[in-house]
Amino acid sequence: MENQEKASRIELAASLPVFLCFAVYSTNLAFNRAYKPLLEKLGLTYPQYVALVALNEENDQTVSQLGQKLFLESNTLTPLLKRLEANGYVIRRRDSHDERQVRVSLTPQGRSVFEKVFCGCGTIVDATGLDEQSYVRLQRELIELRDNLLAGSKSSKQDLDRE
Amino acid sequence: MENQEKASRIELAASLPVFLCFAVYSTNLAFNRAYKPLLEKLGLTYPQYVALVALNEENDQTVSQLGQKLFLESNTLTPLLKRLEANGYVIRRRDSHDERQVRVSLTPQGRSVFEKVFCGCGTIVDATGLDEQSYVRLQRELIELRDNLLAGSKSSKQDLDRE
DNA sequence: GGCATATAACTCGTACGCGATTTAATCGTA
DNA sequence: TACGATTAAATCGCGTACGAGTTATATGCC
Repeated sequence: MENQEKASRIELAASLPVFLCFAVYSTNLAFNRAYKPLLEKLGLTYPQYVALVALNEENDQTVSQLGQKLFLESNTLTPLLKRLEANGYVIRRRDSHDERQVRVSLTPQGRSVFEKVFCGCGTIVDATGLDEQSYVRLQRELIELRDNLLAGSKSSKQDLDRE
Repeated sequence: MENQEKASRIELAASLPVFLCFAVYSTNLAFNRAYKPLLEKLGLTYPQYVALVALNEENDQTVSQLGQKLFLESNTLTPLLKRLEANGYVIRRRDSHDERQVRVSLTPQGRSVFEKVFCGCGTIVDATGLDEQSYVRLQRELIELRDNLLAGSKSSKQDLDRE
């Protein structure tokens, strides 16, 4: 009775379909494949598109700000943003008040390509087979799960840093 | 009334937290980070661990069989399996009846490392913050979503092949 | 048997993700 | 002001994903 807290609250069989993490992993692969036909016509990858979404929401963000929203760091974002710049979708320039920071802005072509993909999203949303209620609920549950996981890894990371 | 079917059933604002695909994408990043401390001690990556899970469930599978379970193809799996072999966790050998196929088996070390990670999973399962019921439900919903998405991309791919 | 077709795995090039390190700018404090 | 500490971005190396193409084996049909 007293060691109830010690063991994991959920018993798992050692089989793939039973892992929640594998369900998330494979659903992510599936979403990438669903988006691919829509994106590759425009020379975009899925993470690049996500960056455009974040920039459309708020323009002229620093790399760190973008990173916080996308859960990525500069080692991933810098090359990605350079590719978007090479394709004419964003502009990167040093902040004049703090030259350490780089500010990223959408170009008109960037905004237009974002809108094009956004309008084509309906097909994919429909392919989920979810009604609006399930869609929103699933999304909310995932965000909560993600934030729980990130809170867990962050605290264990701080433990390591402290050593 | 009549064109109700034409438009997507779900209206989205153009904001990141609203995309289900981004919820899945970022939750996948979070799961990877949660598993990392457990896996890197053993020199494993998350996809490598998933391959070990599949092999523990059924040993001596071909690359294609593994690929079907993991939703990956040989261009991804071959290098991954070679790394597992280099670390002594699996053995790869040509099928004597059909030399085109490569059969992959767990070594004793592979089985032992799988068990080690599996036993350490409890912490991560707990970090999800989900009770057993929500865990299982979320997982089932994701699998259904994944399979809907894959069915959608597969049919549109066949359309392309037919052209 | 011989040859076109199909199939399984592999190889290659590109783009993430990320740990580790580097470079450059700013801040804090004496 | 000077100088160590901090911070932001960039760079590097490795391991996935995956489209496209290659190689080797098996199959089907004459």
